[in-house]
Amino acid sequence: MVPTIRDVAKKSNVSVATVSRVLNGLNGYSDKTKQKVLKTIEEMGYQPNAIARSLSNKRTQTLGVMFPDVSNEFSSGILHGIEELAHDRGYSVLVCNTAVDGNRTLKYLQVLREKQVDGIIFSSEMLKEEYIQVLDAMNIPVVLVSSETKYSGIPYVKVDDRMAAYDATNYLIGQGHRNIAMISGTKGDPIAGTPRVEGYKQALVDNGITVNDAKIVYGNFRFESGSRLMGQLLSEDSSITGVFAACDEMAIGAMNYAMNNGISVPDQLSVVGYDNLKLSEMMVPSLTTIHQPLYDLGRIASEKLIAMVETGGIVPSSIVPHSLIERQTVKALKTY
Amino acid sequence: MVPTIRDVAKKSNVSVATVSRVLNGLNGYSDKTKQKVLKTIEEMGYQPNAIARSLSNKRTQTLGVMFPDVSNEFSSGILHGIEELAHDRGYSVLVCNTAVDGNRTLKYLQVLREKQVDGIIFSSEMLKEEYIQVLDAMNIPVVLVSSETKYSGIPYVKVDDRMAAYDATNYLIGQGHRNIAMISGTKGDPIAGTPRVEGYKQALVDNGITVNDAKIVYGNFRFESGSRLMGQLLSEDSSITGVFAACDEMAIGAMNYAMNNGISVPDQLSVVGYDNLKLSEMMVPSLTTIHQPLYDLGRIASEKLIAMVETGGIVPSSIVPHSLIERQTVKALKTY
DNA sequence: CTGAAAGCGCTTACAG
DNA sequence: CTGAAAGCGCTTACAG
Repeated sequence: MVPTIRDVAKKSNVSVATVSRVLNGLNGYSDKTKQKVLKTIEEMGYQPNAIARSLSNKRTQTLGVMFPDVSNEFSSGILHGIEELAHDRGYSVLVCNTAVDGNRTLKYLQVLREKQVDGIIFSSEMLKEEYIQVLDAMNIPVVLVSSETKYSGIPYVKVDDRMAAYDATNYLIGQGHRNIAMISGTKGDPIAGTPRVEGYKQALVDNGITVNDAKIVYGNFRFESGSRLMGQLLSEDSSITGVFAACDEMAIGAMNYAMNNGISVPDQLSVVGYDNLKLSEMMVPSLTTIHQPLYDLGRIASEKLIAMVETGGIVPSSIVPHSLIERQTVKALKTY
Repeated sequence: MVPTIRDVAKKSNVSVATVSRVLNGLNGYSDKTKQKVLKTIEEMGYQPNAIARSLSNKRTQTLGVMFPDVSNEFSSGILHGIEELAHDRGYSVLVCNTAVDGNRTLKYLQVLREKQVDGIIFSSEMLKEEYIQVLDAMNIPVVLVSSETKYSGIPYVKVDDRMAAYDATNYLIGQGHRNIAMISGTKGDPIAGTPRVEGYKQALVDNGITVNDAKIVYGNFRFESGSRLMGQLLSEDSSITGVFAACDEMAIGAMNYAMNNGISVPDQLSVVGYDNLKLSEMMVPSLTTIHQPLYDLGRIASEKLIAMVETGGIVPSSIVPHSLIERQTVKALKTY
């Protein structure tokens, strides 16, 4: 029914080898043959079968991408970048949503292995020992985005979380704030947790402000936790003038708490977020936040992975620049 | 290096046919053979090669999904549902981001064809004549999500846009509003445009309110357009008390305009959105809106597609229920 | 219950 | 410049 390479070979009066050659732009045929073959391909509406090609090639031109949750803006922004670059380079991407439960990742890894993907990108996920083992057995390149690892041979691309948190806190200090709380994400989270708390602390220290651990509270990166923790913080110390949240969702949760409790943002409370999701500029007042270039992170990760696939070599990690987006949630305090 | 079915056959002292049978849970071997084979599979760490299987099977257990823009919450919510159900059923999903330019869709269709996907889901996209032709040639099942078509043989799953817009407008009327404007999306858009405008008009008519076309303005579904159009509407008639926007982003744009111009929402202006994106509940005040069950839309689309792939038959379209989420942006007007 | 063999649709030495 | 043939790793009649 659907024509194969044999059919076009027959109709062109050449061998399948020759058809294959013109299809792949190799050399070893006259221009005349080429024209003939191209013409019958056109006529028959022939499309090569990538599965067959992959079987003999041992290359599928397919990348696997693992996300804890594809449906959030953070993940989908990265996915967009990954997909775009991959497509430009002739690769397709298989998406995997792992967060539902822990061993789903292992199941996905198996699927990706069976489907013979050329490489894998892990987004926002740490590499557990058990993943590393499977990955080793698969023997294909892996890159991490918005995550990191000490495991040499696995490059990562991310922002400098510590520095970004430092900058956010330092900005608040520069605007005259002294009593600054922090709403952290999950306690101990090695990427978006600990480093951001450290950056916050360091900024205080460098400005001669005493760190008070009671002013650091831990949520789960969700809106609800930001709101709840803001309440907790304020009930313990109503003189807090600024808060740095480890992600926009929590920052907006904090704003919600304040605004719903008659506390004006930024007049009575300044807030700085982290991520620069679209919603941060849709809020009223719009949220001052740390920008993470999601799309670029995705593109870079994709580029690194493809480079590894095609060269067989290793590629260095990248720290991508962040920036602070000044909007309307921070008030400059006069210091007398 | 990596073991193949031949290797396990040899080591188990059986034929590859037998190994294949136990692998696929067919019958035709003793329990003893089965145990032996399973054991050596375990020992060798054998994993079947899905590419090879696909080549002889003519089934890839892979679905292609086309989105105009994967990075927005709308698309990624649907993707989440699609992916989740597909995975449960043993299918993988290849994502395609088409919106960059028009003929990207055609290019993707070709990739999906070469990669021999078992079926395709189009999200939020109309089927152009040229797509239909290619799709016909591919001869695989297709389903539409958040879109529709008259083309029999292609089921769709969506909300009743006309009805949902009707409900939104009717709600505003029920709260005592009479002077209600509408911020529509792209003029003439056959899904999210025209039907929603019609629903809006019908609700007015059914309540004895004269439709005034000057009160219907057309944007592009983006935040900025919502804000700009709200300004335009209000400059022409400052007595508008309510506005229905065809998507949350525009609704929030409208809120932004109002709040930034000293117009209180909902005290001076009520607004109803459409979609129920996460940000609608993060706004202050939180947005009253029409809920579209994105995740479910995705799951249902996925389910339909897999059913078609596996039965070879056709499946009916579905209209999924929407609902109105009452939050804080609509004020009940006293009518004297 | 089991195996030999053809076939899926390509690519790629190898030989000429 | 060109072709015959082996091979990629499976599945599936067919025969026993």
